[in-house]
Amino acid sequence: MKMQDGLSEFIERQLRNRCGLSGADYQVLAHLSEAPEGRLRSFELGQLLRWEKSRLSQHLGRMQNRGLVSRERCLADQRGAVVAITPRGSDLIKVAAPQHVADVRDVLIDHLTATEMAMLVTIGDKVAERLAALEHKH
Amino acid sequence: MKMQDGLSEFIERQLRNRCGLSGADYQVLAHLSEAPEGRLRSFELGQLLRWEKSRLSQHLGRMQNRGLVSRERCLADQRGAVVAITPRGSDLIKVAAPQHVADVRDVLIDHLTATEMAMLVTIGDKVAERLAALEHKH
DNA sequence: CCCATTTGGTTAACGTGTGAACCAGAATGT
DNA sequence: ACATTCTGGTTCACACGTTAACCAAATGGG
Repeated sequence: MKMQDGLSEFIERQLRNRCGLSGADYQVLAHLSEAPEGRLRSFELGQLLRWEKSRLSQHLGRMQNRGLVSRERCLADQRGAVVAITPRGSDLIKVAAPQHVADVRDVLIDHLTATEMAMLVTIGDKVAERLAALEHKH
Repeated sequence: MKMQDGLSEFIERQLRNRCGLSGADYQVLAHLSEAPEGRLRSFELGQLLRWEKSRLSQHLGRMQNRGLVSRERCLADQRGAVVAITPRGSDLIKVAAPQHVADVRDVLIDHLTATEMAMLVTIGDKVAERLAALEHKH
């Protein structure tokens, strides 16, 4: 627990100081920039991020105000919204991503042996599996 | 990252549903219940939790309103405050703690081999060390 | 002793996450 | 076709964390 608290605190601070992005912002931009044409239906993005829909809605509103994303009504489904990354958002994530990756290497990956890395993945998978089983049981 | 998100989400939900406690509440009560006479100076509690002082102040205010802790002025240092666990808080943590421990076992510890467990601790220590080094560099 | 600094703590403003209520548009069943 | 239900999204009220400003009591060097 302490390890993870420390890790995300560090990572988020770097992101914030260097690019003015929160971890949440980063994830949104990352998913959008990987999507075809940099656009996604709101609910698709929500599923990728595993976020509450109200959270997504509010966060996108703020990101829109900052000019990082834009929203249009969906043609095929009149109630739906399409979220698109803006040029500004696109530029930002292109700068942020490599630094972010470097940070993760620097603080975590580079200090672990191959065995430790592999073990960590195994553990993560096991836990994910267990959590999925519990969630499925409702 | 996903593992840890999933873990704390699960743990917090259990705590909340069964006892009406947040993870933060739990930690406060846990530290207080382990302190002599169930009382601590505010800043001591803050150091144990590694919390911002404003966060602590506000959280204690809410917990006080819910009758989980009480606050008195400190005799030795006139500006200081002493936080004490109330009988109600004490009862709650006594119920919550064993369930909490059981949850952690159920979702994490029981599914790992001894080797995996040991490795996880090693990794945690390495990361903590690295983070401390970075923080020290300011 | 006195002024400057430090320490312990609270408060205010803001950004953010959660759950519930709500609304419009789509899908479904009879 | 029409009423019901489901889905995609927004909005509201509230809990929470952070930063900065602030205050009072303690400390410490001259």
